[in-house]
Amino acid sequence: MEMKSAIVALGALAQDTRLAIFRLLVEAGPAGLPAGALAEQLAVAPATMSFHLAQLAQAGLVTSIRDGRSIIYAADFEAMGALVGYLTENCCRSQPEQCGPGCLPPARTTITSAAKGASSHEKVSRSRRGQ
Amino acid sequence: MEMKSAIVALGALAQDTRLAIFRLLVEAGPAGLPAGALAEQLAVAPATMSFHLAQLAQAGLVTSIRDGRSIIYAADFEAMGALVGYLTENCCRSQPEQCGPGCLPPARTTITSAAKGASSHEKVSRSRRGQ
DNA sequence: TCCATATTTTTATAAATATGGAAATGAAAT
DNA sequence: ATTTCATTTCCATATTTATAAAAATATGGA
Repeated sequence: MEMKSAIVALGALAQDTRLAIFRLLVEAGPAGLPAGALAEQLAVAPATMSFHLAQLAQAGLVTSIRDGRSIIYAADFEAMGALVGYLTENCCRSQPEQCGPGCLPPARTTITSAAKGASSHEKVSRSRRGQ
Repeated sequence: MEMKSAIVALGALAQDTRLAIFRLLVEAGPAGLPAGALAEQLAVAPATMSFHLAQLAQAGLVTSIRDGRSIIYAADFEAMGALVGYLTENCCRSQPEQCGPGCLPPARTTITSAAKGASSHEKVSRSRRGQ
């Protein structure tokens, strides 16, 4: 997966309703769910649901199949796996041990948490704006 | 990691400049890079860089340390690992085998790619808008 | 064909975001 | 104390995004 499509996928998931949609679809498995059911469960207008589903579809994260009058959406697990793979690469390339479980396979749990001096700085602050 | 912070983190990475920033910081490792160097490397105005760095900091994806006149930013690998973990959970909960490598630890590579019928539908289309 | 249902497109509007110039802040050097 | 350098805040502007009402499209049944 290259940067461009990763950004589109990330943007697609970076929204309350869409992330909720995707979670429902993951839960539903390959069988998926019709757009109407999703709209009802999440209590959003049909047009709004269509907008978000289109966004997810364009990002390649969901698949759509027409079944009679309904259109059934399903999570594209392969695409999601590719996204996770991209992030894993871009997270762990230099410091595999620090990424915690979930980033790399939970093989070596013996992370002695030492020997990684940050040059010669002090005063660590986690954020700035709105702490 | 709960949904709210995952969305913030996803949104922070779902942007060209910010993803590029993060990739540079991952490459730089725990030592990090000063804001000025990032601005120069990515050819964006200082004010713009500051804006994006604030966004990443607020999302908890980067750390900042003042070193003399410079402020050094570094990727927060632990936070990134948490994000990847969240996505992995929300991707593979129902269909671990289909997520491909990168989602689950590349243990069982014997995915026979069969037996996952989607109920009883036809006409699979990957997208709609702008295909 | 006509009607009912499911979804999408169109259109408009409000809100959020990205951008960079100019001024302000913080820290070091003279 | 003044100057210099790095970064941030303030401000204005352009773009993108989320939302929903109304109209359009597609499907199935009477």
